[in-house]
Amino acid sequence: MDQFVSHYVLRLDAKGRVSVPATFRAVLARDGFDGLYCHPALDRPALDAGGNALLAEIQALITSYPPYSEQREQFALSLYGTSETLKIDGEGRVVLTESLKAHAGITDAATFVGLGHKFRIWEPGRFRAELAEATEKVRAFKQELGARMAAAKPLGARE
Amino acid sequence: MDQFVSHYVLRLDAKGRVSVPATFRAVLARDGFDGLYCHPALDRPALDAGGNALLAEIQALITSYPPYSEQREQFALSLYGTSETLKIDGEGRVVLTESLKAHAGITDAATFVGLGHKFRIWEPGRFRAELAEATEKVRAFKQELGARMAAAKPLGARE
DNA sequence: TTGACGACCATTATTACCCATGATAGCCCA
DNA sequence: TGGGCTATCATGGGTAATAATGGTCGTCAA
Repeated sequence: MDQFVSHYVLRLDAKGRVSVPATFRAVLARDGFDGLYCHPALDRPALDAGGNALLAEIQALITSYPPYSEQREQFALSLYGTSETLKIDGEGRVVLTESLKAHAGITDAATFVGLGHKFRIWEPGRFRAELAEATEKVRAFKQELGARMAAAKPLGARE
Repeated sequence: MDQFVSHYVLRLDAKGRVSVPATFRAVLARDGFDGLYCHPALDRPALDAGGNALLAEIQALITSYPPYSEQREQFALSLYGTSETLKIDGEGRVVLTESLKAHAGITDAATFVGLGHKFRIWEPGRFRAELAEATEKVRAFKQELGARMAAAKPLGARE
């Protein structure tokens, strides 16, 4: 598997260390990134994290704007400027910086959520709320989807 | 990592020395540049700094204008003319010149901000304001960002 | 001779590295 | 199929290394 999937709740110890889930570490190792690239999510109280795949995505976004353009400078500042490359110790743990923890509201536990090419780190309570909301939206969307499909292929039509 | 990321606030001592963040020094060492290339940012009260990658960018900008053209002369003057190559001492510190400090308004502390191929040095208070503003604008761009990302890498594609 | 600067040395707090333990899940063999 | 056995994982703590910072002492130049 070369994608981040599933979610895990892990505790921070007295020294502020959290284990990165072993399955995620395996994906990072395959990705070839030494450490953990991590930055505050743009529009939610969570952290985006990953390896080269995430870094490449960010780099692609920034270089899609012309050099010296105002937008490029702003993206570079708010993405690179707030990023951290965290070291992973021999036991697979990282220490989140104060500013990262503050952005996500993380204190003594963190939820790691796989999103394919990257994963997200949440304060567990906030994640539950976010998940409930997302589930609700998906449910509504599925009904709409069902209606669309029914309109396109009425009465069990076969292809 | 061969890019400058994250940001750090460091203090100047009584002799005007500031430590260059260790992670930045590591990038400079990999880049192969001995010392720190530094010049006032063109349109901001901050300093641009880096190694060979920054030097190459500047050279590319200048040579993109025809020789003897007005723009070329002006860019060459305002970039090369105001640049300094600062020595890094055994403990990884540099001494900013008076004119560099004056341009950025730096007195007793400096914020070092990674921007990928180079980094920027700010007076900490001004940096906070700049970051807040950039983050705000980037957030406002969220829709365009989503569209571009989807176009560049549909459905979480990996390279 | 004073002042600026460079080469060293010192201190402290943080960080990285190492080893230890408990729990769990997968595995093998009867 | 059930019962250990073992490998792996999350977690806890101690210690060495490193980073940031502060200071001292010559030396060269104005």
